[in-house]
Amino acid sequence: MDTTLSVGDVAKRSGVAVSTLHYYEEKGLIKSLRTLGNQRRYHRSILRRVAIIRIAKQAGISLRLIKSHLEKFPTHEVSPSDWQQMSSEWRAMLNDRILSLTQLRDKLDSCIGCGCLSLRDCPLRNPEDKLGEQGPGARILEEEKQQ
Amino acid sequence: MDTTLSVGDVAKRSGVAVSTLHYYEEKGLIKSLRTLGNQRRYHRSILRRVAIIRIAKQAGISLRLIKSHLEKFPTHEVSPSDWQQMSSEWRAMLNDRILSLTQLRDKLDSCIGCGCLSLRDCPLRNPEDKLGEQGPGARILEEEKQQ
DNA sequence: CTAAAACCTCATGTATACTTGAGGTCAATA
DNA sequence: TATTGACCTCAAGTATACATGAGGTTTTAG
Repeated sequence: MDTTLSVGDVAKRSGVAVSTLHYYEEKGLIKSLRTLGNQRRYHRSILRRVAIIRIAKQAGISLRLIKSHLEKFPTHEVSPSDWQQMSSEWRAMLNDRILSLTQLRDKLDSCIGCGCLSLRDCPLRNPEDKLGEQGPGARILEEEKQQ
Repeated sequence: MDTTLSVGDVAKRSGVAVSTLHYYEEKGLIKSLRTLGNQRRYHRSILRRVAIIRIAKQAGISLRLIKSHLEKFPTHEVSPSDWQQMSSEWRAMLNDRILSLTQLRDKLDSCIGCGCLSLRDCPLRNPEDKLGEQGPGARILEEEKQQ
């Protein structure tokens, strides 16, 4: 009886598919040892690592970004203090996402019924104001009215 | 001088690429009339429609869902009251997204340093409790400790 | 009227995050 | 030991949301 886990074990215990574990390994998010017969074997810490990946995904963080965060802990084993650091970084990202969605919702509230949706004037449009400098032709509703 | 708009016009005025307009048309989100020479011509109301699509996308709503919302207004022209109805529906969706992100963030807060991440016990894991019934083997940290 | 700019369709490419299947090997059990 | 289930690699498929390019046509400006 081994203390290591096979892919199947990890799949069952973590709730992700075997193919997903293969994929994560291919993308460099997890690593495995191999038996002489070339089968994957994992340390039990893989479960925590996979759990972290899933939580981050749920929060809308891309695998690329998750990978870069996990790479700060090259030991592959993420300690509680590492987890603390990561979760505080992700909390900041979550706050950003929450803030932008909240702002969008509030703009939606303030724009209800106004129907302007002007590239130049409407707070819902063109958040970067990139096109605001393009001169004339930005007012949508007014032009619709002109006809 | 025509009151209709070509794809190029719409692209410039709405800030999306011509290829995107083609794509939206292919997916049934927008429609066009054609000249005798088969070129697309749009009513000016297309600008509002495209604006709505972009705003919804920005809010994280998929094209499929946007399409289904827009299909309730088969006239292709979305009136301010239609817009009002849609924006209230989307506000509800935004509220849902905001709520789930906020809950995730709060769980993150409450879990900081605990490091449990147990499939069975941790509030961050397995939100559906799908695997919670799988019997033993759900406690990650405890098993890690056991070694 | 002619030439350039804009347009057309259709196929293919890009990125993300996986899943599925083929063809073959390894390992645990009866 | 034999067989079955689990595992391996590699290729291709799926879905979303577009961008790019080829090869050809239409529109517009001078």
